Amino acid sequence: MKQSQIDAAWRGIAACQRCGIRHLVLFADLREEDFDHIHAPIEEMRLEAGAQLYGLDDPAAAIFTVRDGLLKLVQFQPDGSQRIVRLVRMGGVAGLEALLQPTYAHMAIALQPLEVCRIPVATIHRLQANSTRLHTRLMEKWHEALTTADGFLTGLSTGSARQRMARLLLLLSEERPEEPVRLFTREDLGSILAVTLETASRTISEFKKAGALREAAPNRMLCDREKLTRIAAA
Amino acid sequence: MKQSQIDAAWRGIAACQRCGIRHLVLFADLREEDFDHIHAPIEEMRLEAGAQLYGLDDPAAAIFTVRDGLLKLVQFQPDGSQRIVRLVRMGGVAGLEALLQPTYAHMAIALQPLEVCRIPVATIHRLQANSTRLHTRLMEKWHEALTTADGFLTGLSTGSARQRMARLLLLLSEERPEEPVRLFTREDLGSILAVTLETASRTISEFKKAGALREAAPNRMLCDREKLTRIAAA
DNA sequence: CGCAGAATTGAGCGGACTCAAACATGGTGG
DNA sequence: CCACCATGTTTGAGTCCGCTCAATTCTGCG
Repeated sequence: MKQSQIDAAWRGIAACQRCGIRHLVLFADLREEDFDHIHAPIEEMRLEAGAQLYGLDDPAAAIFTVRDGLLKLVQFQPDGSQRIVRLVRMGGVAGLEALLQPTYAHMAIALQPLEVCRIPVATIHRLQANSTRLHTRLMEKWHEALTTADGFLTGLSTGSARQRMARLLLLLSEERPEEPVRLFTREDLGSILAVTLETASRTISEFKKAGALREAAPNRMLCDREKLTRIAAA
Repeated sequence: MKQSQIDAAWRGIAACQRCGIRHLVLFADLREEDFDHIHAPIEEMRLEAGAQLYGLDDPAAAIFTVRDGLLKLVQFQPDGSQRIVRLVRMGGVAGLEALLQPTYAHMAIALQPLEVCRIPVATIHRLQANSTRLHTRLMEKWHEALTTADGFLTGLSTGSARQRMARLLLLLSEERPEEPVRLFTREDLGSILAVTLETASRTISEFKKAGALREAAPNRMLCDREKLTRIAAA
């Protein structure tokens, strides 16, 4: 059992060094020698849409870098309803608070089929002692998270429901504007924009009629970023 | 001129070691030897209410720790209107992005008479090389900022205007519940809650009539946290 | 096929926005 | 000293957007 863990660790290290998106994530500028400090296993995990990565107040022993897919971070309101406070995409990191506190601050659930790397906190701590570069990377990730949060506040929580939805669609389509965006349930859309699921549904319908969206496949929307931009600004 | 700067530096260092709120801020667990690495001057600044600490896209050469007062961080929407994305209080830090990028990401304006310490980025970088403890502190500050941002999203951007205002007042009064809260302009209140200034004004009036607020002095409100909590939940 | 969950659409209501006017406050200059 | 203006606050009236409740329709799946 112990042996298999060590195997996993080594597989993890090897994977990191050959990782296709390494430039995006935490270990971007680690040196060869730094990798020697990785003892705990780094696992690659796959989750289906709807699966939970971790729960609110779960013991936090690892952070997660997203390799592919989309992850939502959810908080609960006093009345029990929930609000999506962040979306994490390829290159993003979830659960950074694990480095500072014993439990997670959100519930993390896959919105689309998800691939993540699970990095134990102990690994980060060990590397941190030796690598200021990792330190900088970590700060960058904190900064990214904060910028995203600010964007949610200014872009997705103000203005009319139509404006907010348009901005969200622009956000979701900005990476690959030509490809259709796979959107999630109307409830999740509403929970991001702080509107009801009915309003989310109506707004999507309206966009389709106006030609700002075209349904390439069920729930896969081609975005007319021109029109969406106009709506977002209006 | 150069001499006076060096003087300022030393005054800064001395002040840090004797600082009354040092346990709250970045240099909490620096060792004596670490202070030797502080060469650039650390200034203590005082701003009146309404004064600007820094502007959006200003060159960012320093971060600021708040000693007293209240600071707002503002972002602008496409249409020119502005949204307050964070409030920084005693012990909080503003402008952390200076460590990672050349310009500030917000406009920072004092909401109340403000005292801050201005810490040059170079100082942080110099200390960082030698102190993992500072590193940890920095992460804590990033984390604080992010937690605040999440709180704004879940608490202050959802629900009815009445609920949001109640939650904001609870937030502002939580440190010293017995003392009156000095609140700011209705426009700023609205810009925090994403409502119009008229709605903010009406809500405050309603709270006064309902006995949830009592005006001790002009614009100094005593909060009935019981009643506010009930309103926030309802 | 039939069912559960999601999405859509409708009707009606209410809260927040808009536009507007009256009022308070503090600073300026004659 | 007071008239005057700028700025912020309060309050009103009317409109509209988004919420609520509800009825269908759609979709995948056992």
